[in-house]
Amino acid sequence: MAKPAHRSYSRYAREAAELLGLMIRNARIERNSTVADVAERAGISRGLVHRIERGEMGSSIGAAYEVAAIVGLRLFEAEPTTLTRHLSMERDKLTLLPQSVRKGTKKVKDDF
Amino acid sequence: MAKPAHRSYSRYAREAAELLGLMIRNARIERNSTVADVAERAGISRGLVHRIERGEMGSSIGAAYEVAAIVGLRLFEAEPTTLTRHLSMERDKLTLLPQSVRKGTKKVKDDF
DNA sequence: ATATCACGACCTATTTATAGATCATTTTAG
DNA sequence: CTAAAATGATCTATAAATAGGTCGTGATAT
Repeated sequence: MAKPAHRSYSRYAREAAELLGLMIRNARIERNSTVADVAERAGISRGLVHRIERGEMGSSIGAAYEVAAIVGLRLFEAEPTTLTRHLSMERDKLTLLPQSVRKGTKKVKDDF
Repeated sequence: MAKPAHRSYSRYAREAAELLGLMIRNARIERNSTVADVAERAGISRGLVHRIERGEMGSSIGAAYEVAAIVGLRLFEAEPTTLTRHLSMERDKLTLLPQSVRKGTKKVKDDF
């Protein structure tokens, strides 16, 4: 049987996953593709595509984003900025930040 | 041993996952939180947070989005539109679309 | 209206991810 | 420079996701 494990998620996380699933489904239908089509092209099972579209939290990032790509959904590209550009921006940003965070007595810059 | 399985992903999917990871890491560091902190608050292991930040395709959507929420990263909210609003928009959109897609002889509206 | 087909729900075996520990490495704070 | 601490990597047992079938239901096209 195995324990249900019963993980808990915040509302925001759940809604974000649901939204992703809905966007995928909408994009797929607009493209006139069947679930089976997308599954085959993504190299995953029909059931998994279905669960992704339902926004189930257990599905893997890889599968979900692959499906998104296949149905032409462009995450992170609501703006003229492309995904690749976003990537380098974030990479650059990271080099400017400390590479590890000190937990101890840190004066948070909350003084304003 | 089990077969390596060796799944393949499109470049877009890989970059999207990597971007999400980078954004999470940047947000976490800006918030001055440690990986262990975030892991505990998300109810997941330190290693999983690390893999999510590295953009590994195997991590679950639920874990990734939960971590994103915890570090204050707001997906789908680059604009004044909130996540919840997006959700209802997509839900509405879905009701206007056919509920199943016919594979057969379909004239795609590619005529332009 | 009806035949066809996509969808959605199950189920089980198998593959895979995850937790949790340990250890090495790197980085920060002092 | 040094000490303390966070990160990152690796390992094993366990839990969970996935594949891949089946089947019922519902929608669609004719």
